[in-house]
Amino acid sequence: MSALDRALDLLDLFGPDTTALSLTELSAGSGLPLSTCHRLAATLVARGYLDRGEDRRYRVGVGLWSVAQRSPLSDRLRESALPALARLYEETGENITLAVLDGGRALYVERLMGERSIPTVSRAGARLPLHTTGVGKVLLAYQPEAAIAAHLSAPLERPTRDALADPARLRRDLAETRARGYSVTRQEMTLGSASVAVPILQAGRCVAAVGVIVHLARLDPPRLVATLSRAAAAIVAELERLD
Amino acid sequence: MSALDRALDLLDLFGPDTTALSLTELSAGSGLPLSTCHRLAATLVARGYLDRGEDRRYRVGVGLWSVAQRSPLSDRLRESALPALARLYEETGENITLAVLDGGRALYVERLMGERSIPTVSRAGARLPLHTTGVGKVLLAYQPEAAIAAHLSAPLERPTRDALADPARLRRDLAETRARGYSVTRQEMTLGSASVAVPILQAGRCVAAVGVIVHLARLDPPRLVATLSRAAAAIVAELERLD
DNA sequence: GCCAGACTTCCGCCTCGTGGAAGTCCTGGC
DNA sequence: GCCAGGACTTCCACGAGGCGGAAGTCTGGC
Repeated sequence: MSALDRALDLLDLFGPDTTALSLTELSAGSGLPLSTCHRLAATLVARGYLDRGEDRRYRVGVGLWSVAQRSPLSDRLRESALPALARLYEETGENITLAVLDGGRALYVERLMGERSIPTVSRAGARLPLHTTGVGKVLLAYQPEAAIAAHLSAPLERPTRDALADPARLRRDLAETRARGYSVTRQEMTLGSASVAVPILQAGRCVAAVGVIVHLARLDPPRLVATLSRAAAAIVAELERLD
Repeated sequence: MSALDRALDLLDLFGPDTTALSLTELSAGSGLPLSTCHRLAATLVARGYLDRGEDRRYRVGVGLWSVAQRSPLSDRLRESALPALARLYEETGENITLAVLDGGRALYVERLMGERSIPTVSRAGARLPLHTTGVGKVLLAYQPEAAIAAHLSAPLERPTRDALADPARLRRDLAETRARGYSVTRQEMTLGSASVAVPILQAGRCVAAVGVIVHLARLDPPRLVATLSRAAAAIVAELERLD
C-alpha cells in the first residue's frame, strides 16, 4: 500500500453527503491511523488539494478543483454543452441533466435546477443506475449488444416499484428508445419524477445524454423531445468544432 | 521530496493548454525521471485520477473530476449560481463569468459563452489579474483596505495599453466601483472587450463576483447592471438557502 | 527492414513513510 | 471559571516502499 494510494483514499472519502470531514472522520473512513491521516492531509492542504477551514474540517481544495477543469469531462464536454443546457433550462424551466457512461453507471456531468423544479438526486458528480434514469437508459440503449447483454446479466436494482428490473422488459424499453430516438422514465428512479432524454451522438457513438426531469404530471414527451433534440444538435455542433 | 508531492507535481502540470500529456512531457515538465513518472502515473491511472487514452497521452481522469464536484467552489457556489447564470446568459446573449478571489487573482468558477460572444480568456479554472478584469476589480474593491494596499504595492501587469497599472488611478476606479456597486472595464484585459461586474455579498463580505463580457461597441452599463444585480440577488438567495 | 524516439520493466540500494505513544489543544457541561 | 474527555499534533526508530539507471520492448516514419 503506497503513500500515494493512501492519500487518494483520503480524497475519495469526499462524497455528496461528506463534503466537510474532520481528521477523525478521515481516519475512521480510511482505516488509517490518525497520525498517518494527519501527515498526508497536511501535504494535501499545503498543495491546495484539500483546504482546512476555521472549523478544522477538511474540504476539497481549489487546487484540485482547478486541475479538474482540465479534464475532458469539464474542458470539453461540459463547457461545450453549457450554453445549450442554459437555453434548454430557460425554455423548459425544468431540471436539466447531462450525463456520460462511466463504470456501468450514469455519471452526471451537469445539472441545472430551478425553483419550480422538483428535487432530484442527479447532481454533478452523482452516479446513478443506467436502467432507472432517462439519460442512463439512453446511454445503455446505444451501447453495443455485448455491453447491453453484460449489463443485463447482473441483478438490476429496483429503487422504486416502477423501475424496470426485469431484463426482458428493459430490453424492450431500450429497443423503443433506439427506435424513436429518445427515452422516457416514469417514477423509475424517484417517486413523482419522470424524464425524457436524448443521445449526443458523434461518429455513431453515444458520447453523452441530455435529459429533462419533470414532475410526472407535467410529462409531455413530444414537446420535450423537440427542445431536447435542438439542444443535442447544438452540443454536437460545438463538440465537432473542437475536433 | 515525498512521493505524494511528486504525484501532485504531475497533476499540476495539466493546464489550459496542456490537457493531454505524454509520459515524456510529464517527465520534462516535472523534472522527474521517466520511470518515476511512469510509476506514479500508473497509480494515478489505476485510481481514476488520470486517464490514458489510445494515443497514450494522459488526461485528467473522471475520478479526480468527481472528487472536485465535492469542493465548496463546485458543490456550493457554482451549483447555486448556475440557474441564475443561465438566465443571465439568455437575457444578455453575452459571455457570462463567475469568479472568486484566490491567491491574489480572479479565479474563474464558471463561464457561459455563446456564438455571438467574443473569445475570452476567462474559462473555468483560469486565473487572471484582479485589476484588469471586471470581476477582478469587484473582488479587489470589496477587500479590506490593508489587502488592497498590499495588492497595489506590487507591480501591476499591463496586458493592454488601457489597463490601469497606476496604483492611484486604480484606487479611484475601485472607489467608484464601491460607490456605484459595480465595476466597468474597457479593453483592460483584451483588446475589443469590455465588461461590467457586480459583487455577490454575504454578511458584508464579497464572496464572488458575476460579470458580463461584451464587445466594446455593445457596452451599456445601466442595462447590464440591472440584469446582473437581479442575478447576483438570486445567487445570494440560493447561497443563503444552503446556510 | 532499419532506426530513433518513446516508452516499459527490473531490482539493489536507500530514502522516506509509518504509527504508537506522549503531549497539547479545544469544547462543552457543570 | 474548571475540568474531563475528545480531537488532535508531534516525535522518531524501524522497516516498507520508492527511486532511477539501465536494459529491453514497442511504435512510427523513412
